[in-house]
Amino acid sequence: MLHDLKARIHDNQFPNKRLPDERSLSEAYNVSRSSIKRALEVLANQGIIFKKRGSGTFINPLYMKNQTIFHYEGTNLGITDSFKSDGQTPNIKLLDFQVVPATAELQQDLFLESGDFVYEIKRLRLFDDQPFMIEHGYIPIKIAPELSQKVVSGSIFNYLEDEQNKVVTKSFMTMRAAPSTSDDQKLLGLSAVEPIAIMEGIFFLDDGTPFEVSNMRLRYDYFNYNTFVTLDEE
Amino acid sequence: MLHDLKARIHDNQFPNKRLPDERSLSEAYNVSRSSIKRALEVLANQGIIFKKRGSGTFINPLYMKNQTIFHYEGTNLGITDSFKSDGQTPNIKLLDFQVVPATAELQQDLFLESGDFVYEIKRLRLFDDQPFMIEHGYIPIKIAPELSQKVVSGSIFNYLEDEQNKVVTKSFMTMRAAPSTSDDQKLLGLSAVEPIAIMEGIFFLDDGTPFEVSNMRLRYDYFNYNTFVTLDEE
DNA sequence: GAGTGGTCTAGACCACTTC
DNA sequence: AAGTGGTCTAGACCACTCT
Repeated sequence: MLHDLKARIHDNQFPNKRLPDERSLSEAYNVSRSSIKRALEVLANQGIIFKKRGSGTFINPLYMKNQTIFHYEGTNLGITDSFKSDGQTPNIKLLDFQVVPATAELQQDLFLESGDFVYEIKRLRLFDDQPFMIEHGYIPIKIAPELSQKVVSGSIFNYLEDEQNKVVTKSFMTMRAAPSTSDDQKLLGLSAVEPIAIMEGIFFLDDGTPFEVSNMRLRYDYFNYNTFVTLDEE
Repeated sequence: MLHDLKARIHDNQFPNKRLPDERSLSEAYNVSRSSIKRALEVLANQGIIFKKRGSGTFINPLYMKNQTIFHYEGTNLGITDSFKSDGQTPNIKLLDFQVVPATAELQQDLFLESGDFVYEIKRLRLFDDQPFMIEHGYIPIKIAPELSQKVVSGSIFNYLEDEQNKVVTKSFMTMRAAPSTSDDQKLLGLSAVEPIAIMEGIFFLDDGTPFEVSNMRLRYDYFNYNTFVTLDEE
């Protein structure tokens, strides 16, 4: 039903830029009004529609006008997939891969107990031969007990989804900018005045289990984060 | 009730990092379970808690950790309010304020027609005497026809909300990092190797009308964007 | 099996706009 | 006053986790 609504919006089946009222939709789709509200809520969060109490529900004209710019992104989870590759091939160079005991900090972030171990994975990501990101991550052994060097040299998220039926759907990330260290400069081919962007945080599985703590240092010219923010709660 | 829950979380009243189950909360607060769910949903979207079906609701350990002194919260729009000042006073220094014809690009971004005019506003934001952000914005005259130099030296969003009954609730933003220009260095007091973070995008009124195109250049050490991303809605 | 969150229903009443 | 979205209730049933 959500999907149908979205399709109809794209199909321009609401030339008034206005949706039927919730009660009608509820009847038309044979679901409760609450269910309709949930669906509309999703569309509103994606910036596709907006609701005006007392007036109705309208299609965001800008969404239709300029789809490339005004669509919800901010959903950058699978890194390999979320960077535009522009014809270039994404590569991964494994820098370090070992099993280490979880530090106190990791224990807290990943919900581990003392004595638990984690994979420490350090990788360099490239497009063709151009490195653009240093990735430093920790994954609990008990969540992914079968990580091999081969897996870790590819997309870990894809492996999990395809082979382990585990889906990463949430992340808590914090982003900032920083001058590059000499290490960054060497690995990413930057000059001293060229900075990096840092994204760090935790990835969660579908069920809320924290799955990976990750620190990503990116060439500033390969980093661009788009987000559609709605401020209404609280 | 939402507020109370949030306060209790901040107060560390759940040392287990675990909240009571929804049915108990529902009883404790004397509201329906649906209402509790709505409240928890808000907290979950803010990344404060996460829920594990079948297990319970837990507090995000990272949330408590990332309370840096100055940071821009991903879920806030009014800039003045969204920087934590830690006792310091946020100030605004007006650098430039004039009316200019809208360029072709502005016409597109702000939904204007050729011949329309916009305010061009350039401001420096400071905490006490420490500048941390250069703000360069454009606002259509026809949306806010009464902007004065006085208004523009304070919080424009607050003015709109308090005096004009217009609320800015949405924004489409893109973020990146860049080396600082000599201009940046002069205005923000940076050295040559210190970078800036750039946030640029469009603010919308709550009816979807684009209200401002803004470009913000921040000292890298005053920028920190937290975001909780959920990838499931289709 | 008991406990917990997820989804959904059917309906009441409130708040805002003017369809 | 009529229409429309917002909030809330009380409860049913499902899906998953824990032991």
